[in-house]
Amino acid sequence: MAPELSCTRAEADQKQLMRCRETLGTNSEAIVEISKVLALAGNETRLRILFLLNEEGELCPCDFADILEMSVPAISQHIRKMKDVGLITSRREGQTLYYSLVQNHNEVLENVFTKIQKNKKVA
Amino acid sequence: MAPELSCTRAEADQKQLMRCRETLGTNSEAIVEISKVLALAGNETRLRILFLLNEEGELCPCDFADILEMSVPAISQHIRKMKDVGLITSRREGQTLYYSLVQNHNEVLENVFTKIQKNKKVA
DNA sequence: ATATTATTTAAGTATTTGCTTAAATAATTA
DNA sequence: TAATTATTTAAGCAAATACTTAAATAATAT
Repeated sequence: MAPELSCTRAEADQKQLMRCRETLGTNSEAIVEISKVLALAGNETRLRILFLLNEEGELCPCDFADILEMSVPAISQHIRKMKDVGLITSRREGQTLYYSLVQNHNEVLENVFTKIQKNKKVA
Repeated sequence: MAPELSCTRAEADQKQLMRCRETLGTNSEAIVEISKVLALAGNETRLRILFLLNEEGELCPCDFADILEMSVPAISQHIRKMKDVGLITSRREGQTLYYSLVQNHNEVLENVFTKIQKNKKVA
């Protein structure tokens, strides 16, 4: 049997609680998907990578390792996670793999890039 | 001395690399701040809490525990993290604490809520 | 005062994350 | 073919995360 979970405070609005459960059910898939994107962007290194791709169009792992002063494998592993979810894609040119944003999946982050630029430190 | 980090591929555009480093420097604070917000929203439970607050205005930990079928301490700990960063705030009414979004800090997430609603499953 | 209710805090733990180093692919060049 | 360069993959590990249960606060009601 289902665990007895119910808000016991007098003011608890049972209709509201039901409405909330329903809302979550209806939007469940979107929430799962979007939380994955946010979790990826919620890492400083990955957000920097995404931001740079938004600014520059495309860059290779070697570039990122250089710019961010991190090891190439560390970069590569961050990149893989974002590629797995379809946030970024790659194009090969000889030995070099150029990565770029997949515009479709980045709608959620458009705001983020804008917000970052808006908060730019005025030097 | 600084570690020798430089992209060695022939095509490496040193000007581009310098520009990238500069861009990151200028936007450093914003990136750190925003990545914190995204990391918080990048957890399914917390995204559900934020989404519900956006829909309903305010709710108490007890409500969330009920709706999300999770323990009250688990909810409380998620709430604390979001409160610490200023994403949400609380109002006391008797024993009950009502939480709500701090609009200012949620600009970044406005898009997210819209996107979730847009992707709603058409039943 | 004591009991009840709502919530937080703390301690413990299994899982996940983000790096490291070493080894494996893949493409180019000598 | 062998050597070099760009990248990925794998294994290992320390730190962070998200829960659990138990105990501590806080407000209300008896």
